[in-house]
Amino acid sequence: MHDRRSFPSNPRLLTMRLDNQLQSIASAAFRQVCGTELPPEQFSIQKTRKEFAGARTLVCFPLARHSKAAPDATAEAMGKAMVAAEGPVTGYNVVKGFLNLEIAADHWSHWLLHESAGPNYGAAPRGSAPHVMVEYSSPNTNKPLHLGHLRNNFLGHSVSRILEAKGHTVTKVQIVNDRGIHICKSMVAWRRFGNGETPESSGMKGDKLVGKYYVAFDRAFKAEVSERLAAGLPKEEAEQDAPILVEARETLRLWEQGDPDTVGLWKTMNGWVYAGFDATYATMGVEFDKLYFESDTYLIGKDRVLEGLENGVFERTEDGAVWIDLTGDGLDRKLLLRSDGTAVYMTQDIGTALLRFQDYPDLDRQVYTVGNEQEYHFKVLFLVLEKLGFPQAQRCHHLSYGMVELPEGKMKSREGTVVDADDLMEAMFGIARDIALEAGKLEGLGPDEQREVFERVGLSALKYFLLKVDPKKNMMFDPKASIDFYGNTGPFILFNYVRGRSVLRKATAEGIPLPSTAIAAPGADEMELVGLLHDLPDVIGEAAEAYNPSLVANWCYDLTKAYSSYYQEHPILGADDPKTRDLRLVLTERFTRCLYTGMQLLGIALPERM
RNA sequence: GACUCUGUAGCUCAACUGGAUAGAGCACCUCACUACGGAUGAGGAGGUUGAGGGUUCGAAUCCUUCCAGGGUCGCCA
Repeated sequence: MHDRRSFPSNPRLLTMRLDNQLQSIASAAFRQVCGTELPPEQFSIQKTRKEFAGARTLVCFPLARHSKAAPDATAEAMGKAMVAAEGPVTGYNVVKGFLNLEIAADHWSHWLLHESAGPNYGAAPRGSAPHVMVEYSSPNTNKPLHLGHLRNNFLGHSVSRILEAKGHTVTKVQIVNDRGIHICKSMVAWRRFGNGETPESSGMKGDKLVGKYYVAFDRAFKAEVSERLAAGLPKEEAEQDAPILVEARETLRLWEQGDPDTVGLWKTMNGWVYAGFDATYATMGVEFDKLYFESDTYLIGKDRVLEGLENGVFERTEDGAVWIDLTGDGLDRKLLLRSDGTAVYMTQDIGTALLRFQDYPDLDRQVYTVGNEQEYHFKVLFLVLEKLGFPQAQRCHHLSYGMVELPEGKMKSREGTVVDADDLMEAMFGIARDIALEAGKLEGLGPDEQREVFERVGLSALKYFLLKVDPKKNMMFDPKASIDFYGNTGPFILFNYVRGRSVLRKATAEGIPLPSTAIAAPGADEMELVGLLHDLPDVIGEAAEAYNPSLVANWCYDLTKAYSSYYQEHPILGADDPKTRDLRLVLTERFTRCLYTGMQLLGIALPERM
């Protein structure tokens, strides 16, 4: 379903981009007009707004200071000089200090034919940028994945692909929270109430089964507490000494001692969970290169903290706890080891990070896809890593994202309003199926092919909905809107892709080859589409820089809207003359290809039919 | 309380990082087309960008003071 090897090297990227060319020309023109030397970066080039003639605009206000003339006069002189220079500028007009530049039509047709071609347009050569590790998902092993995990996984997975397109080698990982009292709770409940139930015997997914016993523990615990309260025990005692909780703590103690029975059950139940998660990840279309387990890393973290203690990075208080004082960096004191010597969350994360740098010595940085409620934690973590002597720590990044809210209120697991990931995806597939069957779209396809279409369409709706919003913002997940397949949605984009592909197939069937020379020059009607196609490399660059897939998502939508509108107004194969037809055919081909690239960066697979 | 993020059309989101008249979709109203795939396209209406002040040629964007909301401030993870 997903092609991981999509971005081999592309030497053509070395070609100078239009905006850079224009900056150079502007710099030379400015020297000529004013006798002042300004570096090309100082010239601000932007796309010209639709209501004005021209394709690119030079903002001349900042130049007025150096030219000692009014912005309009400066713009006028610059326009004249830039047209006179060798290059793509053929005309200009000045509006209130904005110099609108007209670009030669053959520049665009050349660009269309030769620079935008091929499956790798927009991507940097593989391995041309440093090795990055991206962590995402990182679930607890006692609860099935929910809506929040979907945003997390889609984000992390998409950012990985964007970084790959930017030339980075990317290693995708997750840290599995497989250790601690919460796991023991599920184990205790299963021993008490399970009667040997397994995923096979019950027909339940493993993660759901274990989750069921986690809930069962909680119910039994509450029952015991109210019984004990009724018997007259004080609240604290009723809770802390409830037999089932005592048993869970004892189980944790046995686990840490390596008791074979306890460890055996722990392995078995975790195995069920992993099998369940794997099924969910497969449905989601995400994958990982390597898994890290907290049960493997917390001891490493402990060792390194003790080492740091010897080196004076950390300090020990009288009760034996280990702290770091970050008040000098504007943060607080932070605990690293409890007074009884056991590890805390931070200790584990230090161990995990160091193990990763050890596993991959060429690692330039790590990206952590984790909710924004942990911003402080990661600020501290990166600072601690830096103080432990890891220069990469300065480049590590917390890809922080906001909560997914439901219309009825906040989505929090303890309030019981979680939306299960498997259920939600299955519901999306069902809706996609209903719509397609009602429209009679999939006649002639076998059941397996149909199922694949439903999955791609349904998943595109979900992924696109979650990825089009700026990650740092809290977002509203409206189930009703997400199942609406009109407007700014994944299915709308898919539909136009399929339509474009259909035109290309028809061209092939009619024996019309994809043109490689002599097409009509794009005119005003084509320029919006051409401009958007031209933007792709910049969009990828910005998205990589900001770790922000929403930039790619919105670009995909803009591109699709432009094509959809163009398609409506202009017959492709039925064009009046062959050169115009060829131009439209090339545009259609570039549209489908660039859209494929963009959607692939979002982790969204495109169908050929729908 | 301290720190931090957010606030844009009735709703959900944009705005090339300081640029021109703040743009899309949904919902609402009007219209077009035998339609290369109608899961369509075009248009209308809808805004004091939470409020005030400041910086400058120019502010949704930067500074500042308020207001509202989220998050964090555990020897939880």
